[in-house]
Amino acid sequence: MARSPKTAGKGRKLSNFLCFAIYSANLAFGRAYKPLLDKVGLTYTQYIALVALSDEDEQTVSALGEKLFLESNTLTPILKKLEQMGLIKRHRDPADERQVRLSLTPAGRRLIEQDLGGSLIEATGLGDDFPVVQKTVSRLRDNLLRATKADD
Amino acid sequence: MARSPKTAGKGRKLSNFLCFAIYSANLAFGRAYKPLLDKVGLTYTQYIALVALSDEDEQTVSALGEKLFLESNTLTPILKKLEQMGLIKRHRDPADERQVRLSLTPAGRRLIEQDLGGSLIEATGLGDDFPVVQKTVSRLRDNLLRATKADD
DNA sequence: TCCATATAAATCGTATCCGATTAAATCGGA
DNA sequence: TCCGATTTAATCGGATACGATTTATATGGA
Repeated sequence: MARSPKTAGKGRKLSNFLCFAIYSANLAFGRAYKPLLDKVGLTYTQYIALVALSDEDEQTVSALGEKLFLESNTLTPILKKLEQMGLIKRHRDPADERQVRLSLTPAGRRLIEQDLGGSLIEATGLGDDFPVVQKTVSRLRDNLLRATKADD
Repeated sequence: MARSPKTAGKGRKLSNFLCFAIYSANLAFGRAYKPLLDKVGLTYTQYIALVALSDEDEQTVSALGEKLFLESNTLTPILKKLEQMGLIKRHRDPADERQVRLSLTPAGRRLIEQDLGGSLIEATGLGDDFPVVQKTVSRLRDNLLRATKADD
């Protein structure tokens, strides 16, 4: 899969793999963000987590994980780092001590309101297609996750 | 950036970020491939590297890196693992001992000719749009890399 | 020829991802 | 009430990414 149906069977070229297009586009986004995020001392994943946290206060790790498609094994170290940087607060929910509640600090909110990636819209070169591509790729993701979850 | 131009300034929701759509679609592809690749003992990155190597024999690490948008720091450990698994051969070029030449072994070629991801085409749910999306995302990647390289 | 420069790959440290396991807290039926 | 099953985070180990450095080789001008 991840290759065009049209070329199935032969021409097993990387350029025909959708999975590789996504994989390499993800690397490209990481590199495009790097110089912008370096200025504020954030990594790409930390930045994405921070954006998700700006959605709503007092989210649990699980709830954040559902938004990001990640679990506590990945998130816990990142969240501890963000807390250590003074950008978020973590505390056990008194009503259920198993859960950890997450909230941005004022510093974290200020940082995220800077619209750090704004200058990259033009760099995508997508123009008016931007929202279409965004929706198509999101749909692709949801389809893949549904199919993966279906047969496991 | 990575957010739709239309929503810039407010509604800083993750769902409006193109970078997040790509990031999460990449995770989704990795998970969709996982059960298929587990059967043959490959990781996702190893699989992608193997496909790129099937293009052509006697590629150098740098040449492979250009195709994959990676460098020797990432590739060397992966290539050593693939060699250890008996799927590729690595040897210094006698004409220039700085370079390492890479080729698939018969076992490596047999493995890659199985069309391991074929069953995932349907899972993308893209239908006839598959090749269009593949091209659009590749173009997005190239635009981002060009823009990133431009101002560094 | 000699050596400073350049190039290719490898190495190292940090930060993700992720499967598997663990630890702590909660829940629910006997 | 009590204890086994469940749930939530955290921990651990293996495999990427990647900036920075190192090592080995090659090149070119004095």
